[in-house]
Amino acid sequence: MAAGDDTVTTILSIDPAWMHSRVTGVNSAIGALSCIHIASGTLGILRYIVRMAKGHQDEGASAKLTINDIARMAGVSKKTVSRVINRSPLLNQETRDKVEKIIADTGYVPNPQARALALGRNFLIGLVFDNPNAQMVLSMQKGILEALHGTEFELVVRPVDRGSGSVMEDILSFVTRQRLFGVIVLPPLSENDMLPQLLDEAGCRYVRMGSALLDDAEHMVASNDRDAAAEAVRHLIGQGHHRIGLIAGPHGFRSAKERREGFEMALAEAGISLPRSFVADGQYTFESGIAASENLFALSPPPTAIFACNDEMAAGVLYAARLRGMDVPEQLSIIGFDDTPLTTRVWPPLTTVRWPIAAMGRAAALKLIGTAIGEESEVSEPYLFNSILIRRGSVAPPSS
Amino acid sequence: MAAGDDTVTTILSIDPAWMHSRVTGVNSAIGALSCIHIASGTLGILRYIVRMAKGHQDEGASAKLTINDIARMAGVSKKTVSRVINRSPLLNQETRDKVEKIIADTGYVPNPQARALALGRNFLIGLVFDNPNAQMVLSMQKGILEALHGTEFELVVRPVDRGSGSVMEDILSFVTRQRLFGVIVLPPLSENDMLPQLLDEAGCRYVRMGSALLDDAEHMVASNDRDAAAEAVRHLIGQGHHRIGLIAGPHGFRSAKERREGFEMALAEAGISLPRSFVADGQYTFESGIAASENLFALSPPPTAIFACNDEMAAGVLYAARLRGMDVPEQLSIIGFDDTPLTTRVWPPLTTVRWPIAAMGRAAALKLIGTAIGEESEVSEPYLFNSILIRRGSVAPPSS
DNA sequence: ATTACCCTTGACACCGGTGTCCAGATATGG
DNA sequence: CCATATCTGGACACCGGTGTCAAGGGTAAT
Repeated sequence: MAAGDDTVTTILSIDPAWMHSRVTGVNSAIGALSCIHIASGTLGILRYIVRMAKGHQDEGASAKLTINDIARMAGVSKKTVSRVINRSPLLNQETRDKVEKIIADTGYVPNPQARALALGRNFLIGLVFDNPNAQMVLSMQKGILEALHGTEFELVVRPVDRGSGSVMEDILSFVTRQRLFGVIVLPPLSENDMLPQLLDEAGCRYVRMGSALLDDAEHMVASNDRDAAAEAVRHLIGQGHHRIGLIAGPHGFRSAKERREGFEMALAEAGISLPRSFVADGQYTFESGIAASENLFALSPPPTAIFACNDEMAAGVLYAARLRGMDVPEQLSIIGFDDTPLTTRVWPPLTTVRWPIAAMGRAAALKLIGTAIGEESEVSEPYLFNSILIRRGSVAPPSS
Repeated sequence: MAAGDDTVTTILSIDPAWMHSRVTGVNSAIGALSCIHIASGTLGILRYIVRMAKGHQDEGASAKLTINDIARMAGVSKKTVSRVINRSPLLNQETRDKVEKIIADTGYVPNPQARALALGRNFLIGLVFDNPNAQMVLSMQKGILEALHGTEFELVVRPVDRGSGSVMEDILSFVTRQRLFGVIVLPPLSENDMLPQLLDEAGCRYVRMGSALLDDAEHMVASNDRDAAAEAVRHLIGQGHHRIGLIAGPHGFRSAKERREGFEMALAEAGISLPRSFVADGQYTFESGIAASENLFALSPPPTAIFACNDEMAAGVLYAARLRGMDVPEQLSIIGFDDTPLTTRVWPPLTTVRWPIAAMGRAAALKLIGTAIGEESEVSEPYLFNSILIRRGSVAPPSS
């Protein structure tokens, strides 16, 4: 054996009964090890033996160490190893160190499935959404995954079909079947009032994302869409616009409601009346933005500025304006909402409202796992996030 | 009790020992049920009792039925229930029907964690990627989830940091820790040659996505980027262009290599020489597209058409052209690659190459789970997908 | 010195499924 | 009518962890 003899110092005892209780190479090898007093610097030999044992496996791999192996090697019971793993306070420091060393040396990792079964709960976090906005979903995912990185949690994504009548049943079965640790629900699904009760009953932690405070701080991470929209419209007013059109979002979306209310709020503040005809319905899609803006352009006099409730529709406005030969921002100012990458890919780049999607995703994840692990840090994650106006090139004072 | 007496016909026997072996309400209730002969039309009462039992739970919910409960109710052993669940052939049809009815009536669902532990394998599919292209990742996810819908599989997403030196270790630990059923790996990570061996050793099924056939049909789903790029360039040549610039993708991306080779192939076919200066390096980003096109515009004579290796860069070309006051497509034709939503949001809409991302994701997922469940349908999923040229408004004959 | 108590650790059952192996029932042949 | 082959279904161990409870050893108090 290549390893120097400083690695193994003393053979204390051998447990023959156990030696014969297993037949696979890996366990025998580790069994022998369990009787060896481990001196410092044994890391090499441990790794070596473990690797050799693995090599003997017929399956070719995944000959994972179990808690029993670690217990044998440390000369303690599996429960003690379990205590080390779970940072139980009632444990001698000396014992803890010894076991931790073995764990570190062998690279042992507890089997998540076994833990899940014993605990009745998984280390999986579900991301549930019915959102048509890919960009938003992905940013959210990114934020959540950032927060989960380095933890034992994994993210399971679960889109649901809002069309099917059994959305709630789907979610419920997902949550209970997989014994999820918790779920993060994205809008517009998250705006459903039945959700809290349903998830509570299922005994599932949850955090809802949204554009307004629909729930308490423990279960909600929200942006303040109303104020943000108002801020955007105030910017238009500040530039001198007073004929401002709105392209609203689809009915049933809370964000659409909030943004519209912010729009109306800002106009009311400035004492600007809003003719019904200045509000066009949109569906948060590029095409609906085009269609809606056609309606606004047809007015006489037409608006000098348009606030679209999301960027896709704002891009539609821009597209429609170009088709009509209107110069943006000279003849028409446009503001969008969301700050998607699209805003900088079009010409002129769109002034828009940025809400911190990824940061909110991160906060949601931390909120969820914080309720379990980091309870000590009482610095609760914020739950209301502010948006900011990003000024680009699509707003200018009215030409007249 | 509201239910009519047709629901319960005969009380056969009671097992008092068992009755006292459990204390929770749900189990007691079901215990009592186990002694009742179930007549047709008992669905209602079963649901009722189960619901009542659930209500008695202190936890408020998740008082799940276990295989033991079903076994009691059916008057068979748990192993028999297990056989029913797993469609074991060595089982009497009569017994099977009886158990299946109970399962259907109670809505029993086996605990995935317990199965995972016993089987040593999870019903989870991992999606591993290091891709900066959000749109692509999401489309892929969509396709995969479509294929997984209705199955017992769930999707676990796992982005890895290509920057960190331990990418392979990360993947390996992810795969072995979670005992994943299999993984789908997205480019450019999927192009790594070490991957197959690594995953094989880990005993993990895998399917790689890519832009060329890097692996056998069982482990690969690929698009044919080279031919698609050539086709796009042929379109430009067919329009009369012969001074065609290329904005290449980043080194190390197989797709960049394939697309470039397709570009060169088409030019060579047509006998068009390619000056080195007509090839500009890009990074697949909007900004790099702008920068690269500036280099091409500075040539004299400049190219009359540009093939950008993805849509982001093509949009950059368009942006740069506008800044220079060049008309597209009159003074410059542009073709992109990927057919992202961006292509229709800009003006003019970009001619581009569409590859069936979602369909490929679906195929990858089916390939993965097909190796286990649907082996009988020998109609293997296709593994090489063709792309098509989408003609929009950014290509026209050269002006001169 | 003896009892009381606390701290540390271990034995054992359990989570909810699956694999193995064998017993009992049924069908078939002599 | 009995012996043997075949089919069904059950008992039991096991997967790899965790919770419960009690035993063992050490120290402090009487």
